[in-house]
Amino acid sequence: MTNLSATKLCKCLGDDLRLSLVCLMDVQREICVCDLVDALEAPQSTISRHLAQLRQCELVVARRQGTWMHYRLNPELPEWALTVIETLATPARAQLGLRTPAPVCC
Amino acid sequence: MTNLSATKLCKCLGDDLRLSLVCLMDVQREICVCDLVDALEAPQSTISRHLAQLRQCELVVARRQGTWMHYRLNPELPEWALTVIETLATPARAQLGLRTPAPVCC
DNA sequence: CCAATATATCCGTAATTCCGAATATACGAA
DNA sequence: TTCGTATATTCGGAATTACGGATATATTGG
Repeated sequence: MTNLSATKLCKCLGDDLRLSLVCLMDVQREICVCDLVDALEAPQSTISRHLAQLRQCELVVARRQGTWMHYRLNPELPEWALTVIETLATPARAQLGLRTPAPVCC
Repeated sequence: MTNLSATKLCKCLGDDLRLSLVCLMDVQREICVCDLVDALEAPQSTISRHLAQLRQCELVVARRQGTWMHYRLNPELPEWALTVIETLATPARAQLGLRTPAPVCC
């Protein structure tokens, strides 16, 4: 569906912050930027930059709702990409110490 | 078993050459460096450098047989890592144009 | 229009990664 | 030992990526 390659997917997931973002979107179907900033305790510009990269690789899509942007995994992701993400999610959550955050905003 | 993290695995696989190396080891249970150099048409030092990186991340292990070094996927790889590799192998082989090479040497 | 909030982008710099020729090392055969 | 082959490592430079403060943009409410 997308023109995502195996290498590109791995490049995207090969960074703690981006992998964390993807993991959070994998649990919560949709999540907004402020919650991501809150959960990952990184500067907003850093989060936003990584989100842009994920968007550019078509790994995630965004939906605007008023001032907020809601991100979720691209529903058109090829099977294999989804499988990779779901396979990584569990070990990654443990390794990255991801707390599944209660949605704060929105 | 190994202390491989999800991020590290993705970093390793997030490069055309390294992903190719891993794919070749996934088909052929064991493969020697000269065959890898031959199959990927890259300078020997480049191949060797990437192999060292894969070894350092404990993704692959090497066995010496005389002058030759035989590489294979680390048999102690955690389940999830193997699943990721096998999931990526098919799309990656197509995308990277990997011909499954007949063993030339050894 | 103005202020406030949420998010995106810019930009200079720091850090990391990649490359491949040259060189070093390891081993078997003679 | 010495040579030849296979592989590993070194090294300097090029290319890519990451960072985060500052700034721009978008949207809502007043």
